[in-house]
Amino acid sequence: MKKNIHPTLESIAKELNISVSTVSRVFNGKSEKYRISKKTTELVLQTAKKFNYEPNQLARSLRLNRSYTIGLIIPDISNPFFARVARYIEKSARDNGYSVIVSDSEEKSEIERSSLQIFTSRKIDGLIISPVGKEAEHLIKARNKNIPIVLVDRYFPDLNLPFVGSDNFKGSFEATNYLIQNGHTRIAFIQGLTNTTVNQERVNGFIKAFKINNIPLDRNLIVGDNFGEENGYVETRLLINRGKRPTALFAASNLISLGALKALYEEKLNVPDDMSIISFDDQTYSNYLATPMTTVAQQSQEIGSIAFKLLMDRIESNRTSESPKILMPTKLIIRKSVKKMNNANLRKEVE
Amino acid sequence: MKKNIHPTLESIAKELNISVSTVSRVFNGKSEKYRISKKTTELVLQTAKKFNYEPNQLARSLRLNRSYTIGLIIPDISNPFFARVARYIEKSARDNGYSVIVSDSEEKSEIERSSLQIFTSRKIDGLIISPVGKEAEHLIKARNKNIPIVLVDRYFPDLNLPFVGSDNFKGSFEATNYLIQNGHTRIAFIQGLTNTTVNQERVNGFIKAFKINNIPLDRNLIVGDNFGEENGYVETRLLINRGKRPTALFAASNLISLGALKALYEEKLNVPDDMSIISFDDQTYSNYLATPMTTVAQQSQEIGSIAFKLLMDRIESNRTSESPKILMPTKLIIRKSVKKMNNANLRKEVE
DNA sequence: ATATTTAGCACAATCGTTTGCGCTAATTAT
DNA sequence: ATAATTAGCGCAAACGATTGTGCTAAATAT
Repeated sequence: MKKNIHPTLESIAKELNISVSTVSRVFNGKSEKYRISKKTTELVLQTAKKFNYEPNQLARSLRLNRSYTIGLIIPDISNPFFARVARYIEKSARDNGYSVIVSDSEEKSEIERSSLQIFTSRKIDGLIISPVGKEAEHLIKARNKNIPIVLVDRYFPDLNLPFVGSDNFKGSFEATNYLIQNGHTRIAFIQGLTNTTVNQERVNGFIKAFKINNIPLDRNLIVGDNFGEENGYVETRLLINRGKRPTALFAASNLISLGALKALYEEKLNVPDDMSIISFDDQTYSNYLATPMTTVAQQSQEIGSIAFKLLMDRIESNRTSESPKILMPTKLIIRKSVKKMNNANLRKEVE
Repeated sequence: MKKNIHPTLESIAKELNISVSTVSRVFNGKSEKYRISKKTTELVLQTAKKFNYEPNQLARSLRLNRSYTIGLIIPDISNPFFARVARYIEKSARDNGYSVIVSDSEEKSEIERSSLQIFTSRKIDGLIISPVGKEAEHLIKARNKNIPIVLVDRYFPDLNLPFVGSDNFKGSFEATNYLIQNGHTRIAFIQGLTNTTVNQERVNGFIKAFKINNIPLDRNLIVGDNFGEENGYVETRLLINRGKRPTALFAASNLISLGALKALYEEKLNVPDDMSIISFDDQTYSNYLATPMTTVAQQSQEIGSIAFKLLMDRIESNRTSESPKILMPTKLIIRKSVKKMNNANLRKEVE
């Protein structure tokens, strides 16, 4: 009866009076290679079905030094952008026979580090990560252990690792440019985590748009320090109660824009009449807000799928040489949250 | 040098000329029990650090028959409700030394089944699942393999498995009641996946409110068949173009309500003047919609943490006897999407 | 001085697979 | 009839850990 409790290669082998190696080979489709008779092969498969045999992946992984598991570390899975990215990473992984083990780093380096360590001791075949901070020691360590790594959304400029994310610079540039073309010159940028590349590039795109339009930029209008709602709220309240109030807000994330809206509503300021607003990350609800919001949409689904594909390439081909950096285009979705100012600064074609 | 490539118990043992058992016992804090000298213990720990030793969890799991991994299967991780639940499951798991391996079943039984099989062959210690359908054979199988299971959000009435979710019946009842007290009698209910308990209880709460208020219920106004946005959109369009148009909509999920809004906007119907709406699932944006939406909020965070706690209890105590069913209260968050009709049907206190 | 205890560790089996190599019996070649 | 193939499979090591039991040398008891 023991075999029914927990069928293994051995229980099948014993039942048929053959060796475990034979059974193993049958399951691995090596019947031909090892000249196992049609009859034996059939018998093995039958008893396997009868016993409801299920291979022990732990044992396989240990022996093969290959777990068919990848690690995924993201800063906040309840952020819809990451949730979508994660969803498509998982889907791609599943479709290719990999399982995904996740960790939400909560934007904390400490959690990121310890999760990575747990993952490596679990022998993941590869890692997809949207890193929190600037320090990448733990990633370098992992790479030295020959664990393929793919960065998603955020990257390290000085680390040669494959990456996929949005073209944040261009997306931000276009959005800012759109504001400027609508006559805005005092624009506040509420940024996210300052030491992420995502944020830096969004800031750079913002600045570039000012430069190219020859508009003086007030650096004091670049405020904030994380991607959360609270940050959007606090910074907007501060901006509102400032001497020279900006005419437009550029929120570096969907959560920031929600916080901003909260502040604006509390102050009874109308969008876009009293304040224009534009935000990174398009969401389903963006179109149904009090004022449908103009947003910069990211291709989160594609980012997820590509991230996995990049990783799988590295896992299966072992080539650690080239490290593609893939920038997905963003799309400016124009709705009604930006007011056209009468002094519209008309520099038609930029680029 | 081999030991530097990949430190194991053996490499440490060889370095110190002691046996692997001793090394193992040191790491497991059994130095005292096995009377390993302070000196040896220290040496082991030192060389471990020197070699950067990291235990191989696969090997441990295989040997111990315990993987410290749990499986999580949910129908759609990009749905913010599930994303939050998942987030807190993962957090609790991490805090307790467990890793989480996830699968997004895409509301498909087939995926759910195969993911579960993969998980069991990976020897998960337990499973948290929000099941898709009505068939639970695969879950029964897993349970028979002694894998602890906890259901979240959705459950099987005839299966004695621990469960945690919202009190959907009451939440729905209260919301419907609120509509009725505001004078609505022709209320459409746009439901989600019909064979989920979540949906059934929301429908039941809806019906109950009509009964208790002695209002005839038009069963044709219970429409729809899944929790997605598209469903909300399609059904709303149909409802609008119906003979006797309802005065209010009750959406069984946040996504449904977004689809409904889309349809209403397209038809230039104003909320709440032309159509009242109330929705399950409160979201950050709910308050910033064109008309701030009245919603039924769920305690997704608590649901996640409790789900894990329930699971861990079962894993670590092995008692399979009691199967708590935990219903978390919902909260009706009243905003502006429900119009007070003049014929307000006043039956003050309903219980 | 011998017997007994104790400190301090080692042996070897075990978890479930995979796989290089080798072995036997049957078949074919010569 | 003997040699050479070939069909068909088995042995045993290996992956990296854990653990019950046993073993030796030193310390203590008598």
